[in-house]
Amino acid sequence: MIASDKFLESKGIRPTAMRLLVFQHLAKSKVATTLSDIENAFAKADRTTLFRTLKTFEQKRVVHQIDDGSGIMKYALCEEGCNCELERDLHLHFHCTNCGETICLTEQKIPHINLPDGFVAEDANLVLKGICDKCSGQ
Amino acid sequence: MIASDKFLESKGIRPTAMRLLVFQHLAKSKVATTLSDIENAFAKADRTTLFRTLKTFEQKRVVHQIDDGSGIMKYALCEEGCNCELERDLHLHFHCTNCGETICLTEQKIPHINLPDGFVAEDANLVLKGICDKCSGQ
DNA sequence: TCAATAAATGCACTTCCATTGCATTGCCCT
DNA sequence: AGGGCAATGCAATGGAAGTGCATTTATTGA
Ligand SMILES: [Mn+2]
Ligand SMILES: [Mn+2]
Ligand SMILES: [Zn+2]
Ligand SMILES: [Zn+2]
Repeated sequence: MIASDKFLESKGIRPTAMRLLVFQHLAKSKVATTLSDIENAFAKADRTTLFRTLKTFEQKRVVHQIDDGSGIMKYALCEEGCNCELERDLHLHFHCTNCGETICLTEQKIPHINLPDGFVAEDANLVLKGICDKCSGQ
Repeated sequence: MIASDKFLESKGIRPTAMRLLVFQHLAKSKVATTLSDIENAFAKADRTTLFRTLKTFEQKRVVHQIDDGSGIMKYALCEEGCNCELERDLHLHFHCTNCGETICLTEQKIPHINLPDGFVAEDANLVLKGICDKCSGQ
C-alpha cells in the first residue's frame, strides 16, 4: 500500500491537499462516483476544482470515466496493474436501476467482436443494467 | 412494404402528418438520427413536437434510443421482426469518432455475459468507437 | 531570501441538450 | 354542431459539462 502522495507523484500529478482528498475518497468507494458525490463529501470544495481534478486524474490514467447511460458521468480508480497507457482496460460496468449505483466489473472483460469489413474499433463501452447484488438481496 | 400510416396505426400511433414525415425520414436514414437532424430536415417543425414524436415512437417500440456516448441521444427504427415487446433487441452500435455517425449493427448481437452472483441483467448497451467503413476508405 | 514564474483554485458565467407547463389547435366521434 | 381528447407550438426550466478570468498557492532560480 503505497502512500497516496507518492502514488500521485508517480503518475505525474502534484499531490495537493484537494487532490489527495479526492483520491482517497475514490479509493474508499466501492462504486463509481459522480462529481456531485465528491462535492457533497467535501462541502468546502469548489465544483470546478473537483471537476478539473477528475479531468487531471483521467488524463494521467488514475481514474477512468464511466458513461453508464444515466446521463451523469461517473469516475472510478483504475486498477493497479492496469495498462491504460497502451490500451484501454476494457472491463464492463453494471448499472443498478434500483439503487442507481454503478460498479466496475473488472474481471468481466468486454468480449472481442468481429466487425464488418472497414470498421476499426478503438474503444468499447459495455454497460449492463439491472439489479445489483445488494438490491437483489443476495 | 406496408404503407407508413398503416404501419403506425398497427403500432397504436395516430398517423399525423408530422409523425409520418418523421417516420419516413427515419426509414430513409442509414444512420442513427438526432433530434437536431430531424429539426433541420423539417425547418417548419417545432423541436418539442419532434421530441415528443420520438418519445411516442420509442414507447410504442417503433424506434430505439441510442446512447453512443457522444452526449446526444440518437434514434433509429427498430428492425422489422424485432420482438421489442418481450425483450430488447440487443444489437451493438458503432460510433465513428471521425464523422460522428452512429450506426446499428443489427447483425452483431451483444454476447451473453456471465455475471457474479446476485447480479441480474435486464438490459445492455454496447457501443464500439472507432473508424467506420466510409471513413476508413474501404 | 525574495522576486519571477508557473500551477492550482474559486467564482461567475456560458453552452448544450433534455424536458416540462400551459395555452392553442386539430381530430374524431356522437 | 359540439364535446372531449390528442397533438402541437411556444416559452421556460433543469441538469450537467465546460470555459474565462482573477486570485491564491507553490516552485524555481538568481
Ligand atoms: Mn470501471
Ligand atoms: Mn440500433
Ligand atoms: Zn442496486
Ligand atoms: Zn465515419
